[in-house]
Amino acid sequence: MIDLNLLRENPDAIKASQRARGADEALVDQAAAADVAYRAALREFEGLRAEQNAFGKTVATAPKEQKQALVAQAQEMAAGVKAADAAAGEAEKALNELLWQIENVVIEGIPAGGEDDYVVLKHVGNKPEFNFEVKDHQVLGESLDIIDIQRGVKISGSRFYFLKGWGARLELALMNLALDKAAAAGFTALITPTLVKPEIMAGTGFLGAHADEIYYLPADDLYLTGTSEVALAGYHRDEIIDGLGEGTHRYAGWSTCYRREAGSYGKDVGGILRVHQFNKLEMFVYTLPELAEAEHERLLAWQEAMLQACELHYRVIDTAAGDLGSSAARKFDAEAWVPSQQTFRELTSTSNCTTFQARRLNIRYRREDGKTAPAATLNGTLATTRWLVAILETHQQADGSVRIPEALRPYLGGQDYIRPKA
RNA sequence: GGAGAAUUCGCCUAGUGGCCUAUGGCGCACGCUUGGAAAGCGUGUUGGGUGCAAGCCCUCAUGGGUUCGAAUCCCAUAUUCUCCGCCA
Repeated sequence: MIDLNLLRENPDAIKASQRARGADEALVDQAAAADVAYRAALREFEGLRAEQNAFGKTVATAPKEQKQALVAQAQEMAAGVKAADAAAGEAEKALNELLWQIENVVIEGIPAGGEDDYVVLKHVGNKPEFNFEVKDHQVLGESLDIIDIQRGVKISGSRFYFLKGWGARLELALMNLALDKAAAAGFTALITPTLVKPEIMAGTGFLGAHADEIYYLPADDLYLTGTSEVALAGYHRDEIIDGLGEGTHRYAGWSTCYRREAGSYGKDVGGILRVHQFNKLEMFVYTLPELAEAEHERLLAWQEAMLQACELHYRVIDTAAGDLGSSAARKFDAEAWVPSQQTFRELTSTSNCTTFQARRLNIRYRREDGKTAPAATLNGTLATTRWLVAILETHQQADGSVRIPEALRPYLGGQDYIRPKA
């Protein structure tokens, strides 16, 4: 949720942000008007309530013979108060409905435009060269007997798979490497629930335009999360976080993630690039608003260290305003080179949600002056199942084997290559 | 799944329709006292909203209701605990 003070003092800044996103600019004026109407209705109610409270004391202390007349008078008053209360409630609801539709104010200077208007910040590493015909990860996965798509489809339908043998172990190795790196950087490990209540899903901003991406269990009124970000953001919901002034709170959440991939029919159909279920280690940070941008750079640096440990060629892009999620004020994606596709594919994403998400979830900290204020939240991927695609393809050898990056070997009993069965 | 009990300010707790504008303790903060500390004494200590301000309004798990007036009475929901049943 946007800052009400900003709406009152500088609505043009919010309009500019909505414009950059290609979102509805008119919402801003509508919300500002609803805010004025709400405050007027609230003052009306509070004035009447104050009168009623004062009168109630008169009734309570009045002598018996006067009481009946006073009660009759109070009855009339009560009706007026009730109506004013209802009107204020309606006005507040109308305001909130508008406020919740306005997306986070983007950070000044980020690229304008849509999905294709990102700015490439850097390329790292060298494009892998092959003196043989490269195989895609699906072919590699089958020939090495480490990814079983067919049986995944048999039991669960399209976009499901089994990781098998070294494939399963490689994913766990990747997650463990990421977790060790996160722990070394001061993150607290968390294994999170993947079923969450509607208010948590809504608070994190996932029930907006992309609600059809999410699995929902009507019998229990629970949502399956597409990222542990949801649980990690909900973790401190309705809390005033202790000690945030003394230090940023960093969590590394591991969970399985579920995505319906509605509307992506025919896109990335082969292999495990786009699947309904995968695992992810997610960084999630609670910090002071003024530290958020520096923390965002740090999250990106940790992601890059992980990509480099996996010996991948990648680029970093600064996502354009129109391609940001509603909660994000800025987003960096790191995309790894996928040899079979001769293109870069997203492996990590890190978003600075400033105070937007915290305001929706009522997550605050105590400032030096003793007042409470919404915290800033940020998130970023540290490892996912999708990384196997880039790792397998990048490190494939002429003989059909795959070289395991050095950093992962300690987690695989020292294994250096995954070789096809003889 | 069934029966019962509970939910009050960080923690414990008083409170059974109007002097509740919520009690007391612990903890915490500040001050006095002290050579320094402890003890003792004093003061403060839930959040939110609105208003230039004084102030006012809301907040006793949540949402409804009864009433002139609700922490208190009624209904629903959530959570926790105990017992029983079922399952692993």
